[in-house]
Amino acid sequence: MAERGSGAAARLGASAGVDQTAVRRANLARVLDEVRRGEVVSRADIATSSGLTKATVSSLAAELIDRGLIRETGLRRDGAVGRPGRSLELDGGGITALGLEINSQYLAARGTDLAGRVIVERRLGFDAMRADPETTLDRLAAIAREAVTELSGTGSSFLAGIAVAVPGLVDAETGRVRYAPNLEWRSIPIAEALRERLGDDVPIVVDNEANLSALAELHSMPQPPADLVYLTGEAGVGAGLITGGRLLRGAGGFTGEIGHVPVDLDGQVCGCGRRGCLETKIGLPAVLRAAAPDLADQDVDPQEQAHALRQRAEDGGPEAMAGFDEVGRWLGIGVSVLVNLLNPEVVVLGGYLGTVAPYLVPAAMRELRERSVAGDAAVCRITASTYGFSAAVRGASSIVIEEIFRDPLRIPAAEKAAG
Amino acid sequence: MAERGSGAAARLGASAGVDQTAVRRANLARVLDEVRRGEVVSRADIATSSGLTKATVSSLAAELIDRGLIRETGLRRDGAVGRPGRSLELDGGGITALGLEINSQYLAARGTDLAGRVIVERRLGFDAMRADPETTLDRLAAIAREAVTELSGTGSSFLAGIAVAVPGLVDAETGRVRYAPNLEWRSIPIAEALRERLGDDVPIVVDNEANLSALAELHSMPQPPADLVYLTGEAGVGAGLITGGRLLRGAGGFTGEIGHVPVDLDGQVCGCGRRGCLETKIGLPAVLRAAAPDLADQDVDPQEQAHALRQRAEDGGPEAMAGFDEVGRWLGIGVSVLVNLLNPEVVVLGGYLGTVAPYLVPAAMRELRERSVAGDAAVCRITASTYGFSAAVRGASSIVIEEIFRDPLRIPAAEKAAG
DNA sequence: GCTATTAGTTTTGCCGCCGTACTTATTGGA
DNA sequence: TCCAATAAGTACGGCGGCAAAACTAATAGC
Repeated sequence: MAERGSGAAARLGASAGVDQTAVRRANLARVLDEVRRGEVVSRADIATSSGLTKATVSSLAAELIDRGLIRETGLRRDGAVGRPGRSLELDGGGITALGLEINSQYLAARGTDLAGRVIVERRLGFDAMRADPETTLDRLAAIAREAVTELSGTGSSFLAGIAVAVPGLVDAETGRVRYAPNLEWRSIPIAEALRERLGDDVPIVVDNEANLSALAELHSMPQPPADLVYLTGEAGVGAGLITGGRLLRGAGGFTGEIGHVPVDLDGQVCGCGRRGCLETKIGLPAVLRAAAPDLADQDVDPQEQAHALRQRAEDGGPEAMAGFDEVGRWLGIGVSVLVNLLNPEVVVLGGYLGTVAPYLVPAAMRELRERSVAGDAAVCRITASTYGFSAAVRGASSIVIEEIFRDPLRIPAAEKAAG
Repeated sequence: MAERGSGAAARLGASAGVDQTAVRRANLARVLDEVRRGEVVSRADIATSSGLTKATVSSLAAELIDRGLIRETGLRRDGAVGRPGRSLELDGGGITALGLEINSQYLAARGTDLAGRVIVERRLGFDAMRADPETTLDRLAAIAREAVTELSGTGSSFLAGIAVAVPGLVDAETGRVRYAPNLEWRSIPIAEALRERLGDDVPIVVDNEANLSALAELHSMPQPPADLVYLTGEAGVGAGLITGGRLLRGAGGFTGEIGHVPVDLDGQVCGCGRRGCLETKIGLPAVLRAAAPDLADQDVDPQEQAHALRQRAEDGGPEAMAGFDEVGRWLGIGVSVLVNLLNPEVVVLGGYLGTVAPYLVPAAMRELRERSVAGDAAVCRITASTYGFSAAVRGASSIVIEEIFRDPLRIPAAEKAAG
């Protein structure tokens, strides 16, 4: 038995009775999803695996083809008797999505088509802390415009949306950044600002960098788990939480703030003014102090610091190894909090934590195994990010694509040729 | 834009294409929900508030009446011009649900009808730790049988399901208790055992006590929030987490285990063997030691201890007040972890924490406000449980009822009179 | 008793899935 | 070469279910 009632829908108050277009929508999504995840699929395959009839699948496939989402490739000749199936695959070359990222060190853009093929990729070093928000947004809009041009370059294409990743607390409903410590931004209406600069014919959404990275990592897996935690570490430490297959957003969108969970009340003073926050134990500055003191205090790109740190680990100096072991233990303590509360299937380490993951995970796993209340049943694996520092932009572009997979009707049908 | 794709459904693999009965189901649920939450509602009211047409609502209402879920009461005479509406209200006198609870100190049962009217209520002191699981389940089954008889006593009624609350880690999929520390149970297949004893014509589900309490508290609110945390304190400390309107279950169902989050690594040794778990700070034994040392170490019902403790607080002795202040601070630290990670709208204190809530909340709120990373925007209210120690059984019976509200088609339609 | 107003039902139409029958394309054996 | 056998995909009728509009029903106010 499940929980809640018609819940969220009902609380939205008025409007929105369900009609059969909802059925169509769900089944279109179902077929599209089936095409995406199978390498070679025929209508008949989809019919058996989805429980829909062949006739219905035919009609759904025809509509998806009409909207440019899938296409027929050749016949499937596998030597079996009977009429060979006509295999379907993702089309979507004309359907594009743009992801943007604002980071304290750089601005980035990534444009893909429906199948995830990268069409544009830009990354521009930019010190957002020295520039004011207006200037930063001007630069970002300029990059976005270039990217949009390139996306539409190869013929008539449909830009489905733009998503922006920001390192801070974001109100995803309104697309406003409430507070971004590394940028020193407070209450900046990003979505609105970009709509002013780019026009409002394309939907623009804004979300937290950790949330989007979590989605990117989720979709990088062959069998995406329903419960995943993405833990990112740079200057600060944050988490993107996916539970029950969806992002956990909470009442105001302020979730995953694990950096300031107190783990050692007598520990060092944190930037937030309190003592012993997890960040003071596993944040990049802390690790540099512990494992490579000579690299600390340099005002360089965290990504470069992470690589230097990894180099140090590979060299295997005793100081570095002891430092990593210590940090790994604290990481395990932090992860154990997440595991005991959320019971994820996997914890993905991003940012610098991902870069040096091999040197942290053993100690972390030891600590985690010891601290898991539910015992081995709840102990999950801890893996390094597959996308590293590009996870956030990837998440941004993929969230746009995923929305199409959730509701294929967003893509307009091809116009009927007259006469 | 939303996250994930067709996600969960797709991962379930085969079967389940969506057809129009899904639409019917959703709209029946919508209408039923509307009737439940409005005091007086006519079909026309529902049509305007739901966006469905009057004709559709009429048809839906007729079906709900046919299934005995709602009924027409008189006309609505409010002096307005026009034909008066025929008001609808919940019927469901013939539809019943049974909640059971296994606690280390007692066994309980609670049977209600669809509208939540209590028909049976039993509570039997029982020391489950001294009895073995078989005996306990025999006793529980006996109570359940009595309750079922009483439920069906008043004419032909339909028992929609049985739910069991257990203080421990539960695999809700299979209805098996994996580990219940206070009962010293390991891997007991509760659902199966009850099906053997009661027959398997009624669906039986098993869930964690904190989860069910969280649902009970959620439904006790006039405007149920989408994100709520229920924090229970007796011997141990646990949480039931509701996010996005649904229970957060995690990969294996082991969520909300906040009792052993380390908050003071140099603190006292906990029952789990580690130091400074939250439980050692705000568990009932700890509080008794801090605020009323003379009450500690007594092997009595926690509920009585809680009341004695509250009495102590009302008397206002300085020792007690200082103790409560200290515990309140640690409670605030624990809650801050939940708030920074999950950003709930409200935290409900259950168990003894609810009993003495007024004496803990001020200090806890102070600590929380100071530790909320997102500032005041994320600070939530902390309230005392409305149901106290009966929340779990209530949750158990209500989860059965809620499932009907989610899918009214579970209730069979009235048989057509022949000829 | 007539009109305006609001509630609820009936009718018709359309959408979308299902079941069945049919067409198409292939293998393999006579 | 031709004819099963087999499987893929399509065409068509049927039915469930919602929408829109027309219609009937019940009330207040004049």
